[in-house]
Amino acid sequence: MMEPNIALIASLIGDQARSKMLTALMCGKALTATELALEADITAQTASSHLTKLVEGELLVVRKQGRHKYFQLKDHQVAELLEQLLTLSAAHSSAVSSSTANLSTSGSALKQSTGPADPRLRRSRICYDHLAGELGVKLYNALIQKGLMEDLANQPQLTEQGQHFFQDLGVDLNKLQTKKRPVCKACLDWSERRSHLAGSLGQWILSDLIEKQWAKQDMDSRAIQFSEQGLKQFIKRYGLS
Amino acid sequence: MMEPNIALIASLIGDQARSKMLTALMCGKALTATELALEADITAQTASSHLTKLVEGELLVVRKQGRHKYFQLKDHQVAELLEQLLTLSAAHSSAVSSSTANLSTSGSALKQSTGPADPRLRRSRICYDHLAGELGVKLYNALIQKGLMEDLANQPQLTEQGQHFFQDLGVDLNKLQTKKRPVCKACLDWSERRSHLAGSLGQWILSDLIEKQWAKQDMDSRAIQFSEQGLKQFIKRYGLS
DNA sequence: CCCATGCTTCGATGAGCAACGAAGTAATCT
DNA sequence: AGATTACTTCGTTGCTCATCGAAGCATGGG
Repeated sequence: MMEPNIALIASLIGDQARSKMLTALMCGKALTATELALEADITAQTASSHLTKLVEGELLVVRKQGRHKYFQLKDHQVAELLEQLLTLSAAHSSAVSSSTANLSTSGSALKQSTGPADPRLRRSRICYDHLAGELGVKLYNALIQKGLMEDLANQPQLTEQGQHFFQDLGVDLNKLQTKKRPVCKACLDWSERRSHLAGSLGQWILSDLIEKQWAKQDMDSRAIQFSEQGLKQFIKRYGLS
Repeated sequence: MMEPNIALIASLIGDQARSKMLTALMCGKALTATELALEADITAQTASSHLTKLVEGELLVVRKQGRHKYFQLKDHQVAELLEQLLTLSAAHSSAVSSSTANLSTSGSALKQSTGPADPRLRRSRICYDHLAGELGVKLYNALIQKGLMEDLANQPQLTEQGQHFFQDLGVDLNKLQTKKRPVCKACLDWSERRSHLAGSLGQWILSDLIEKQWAKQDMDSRAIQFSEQGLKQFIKRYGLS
């Protein structure tokens, strides 16, 4: 066993079309080949070849269902890798923008980097299986504020109080703990540059939101749409400011 | 702000030559352009162009010193990204090996994937700033075995006993905690497929090893060479089996 | 059973880019 | 100062690979 070949996997991600597909799949849903082709702005043939490569590279798994082929990220590890890349890329592109904004006279560069985010995505979006964006960050802070969670150098942990809080909400913490992933995990938000809550608890909170119909997943983006009522309930429950 | 462009950074890593340089830099040291050219098996001209790209992409930082140019990974975030890639790649290449080993008649494929690792690297190597390989994994397990650390779903934490243990060794835990990174962190070992200890405590343990001259860093690889005496002391101190 | 839909295979095209030789700049040594 | 070492710039070459049109192969609906 030599040093593993990073370049192979990295080059799989390092293509515009493929990276668009992968980020689209960060919504956690399984998407069909044509949906992904649309997302990446390429024809079906091209998409097909890309997708086989991604499956061979074990970044995606595929399930056939009738005449449809559903693709999704292989596992958490892949999702986490993509998250890290998103964060690094966000940091970089904004750094570039600030240094080139003065020089560049073309409007396009400005629009891309310094323009406001797609407001819906920035507000609240899905990050593989948990809530990200402004609301995700606020949730994280509120949990700490209320003494339900402690952040020890980006390794969040539920306090005793927090454990009771979630148990009272009907969460089976033991069940969450048996999974291989941590219950609480800090995930760096690329738009906010601050932590939001990942981990199995982060997943539970999101799925609970959806189940209660306080919010629903946007059909064709990673945005999460809160209903007016749902947002109020959410804010009240977790004590967001 | 659009979705950040993952492809840009990923394609930087997704080149054989550049990825070799980056993994070489996982030793934590700053290396010169020529050293990196050697590592990647390319001429100085080619290396130069690659290195400027990596610096522009903010994966590396550079320091000029006389006629030398020292490159190193920009920060922990980059190192962690590479670690994740290493792990994924290792998992993948071994998966491929097991599926192709039967079919492939060429010896080279076998040698690459199922052959034993470079024994020195496999035994103990540096992973940016902490100890990895067999010994790294054994250290991790020993700490848990002795009740000095708990592993809650891959989020390790020092126990009360562990805090005393390290304080008695002269570690200033408060100082370690003030840094932005966690004190204890599980880092998946690509050769062993099990956790070894990263985080600021992992860093301390390694630097302590070097300082005490129980081991020294290999000059031209990521291997860590223990002296016979040093290994004994190390095993005794942390109670490895 | 035919047609629409979803996906794949094949072949051709073209662009991007890694690589190197050669020549240039800059710092260091003797 | 001249020689050596370290790195960069330039221009050329050649290969890889993304892309798409066209045609092929499944699946499902009417």
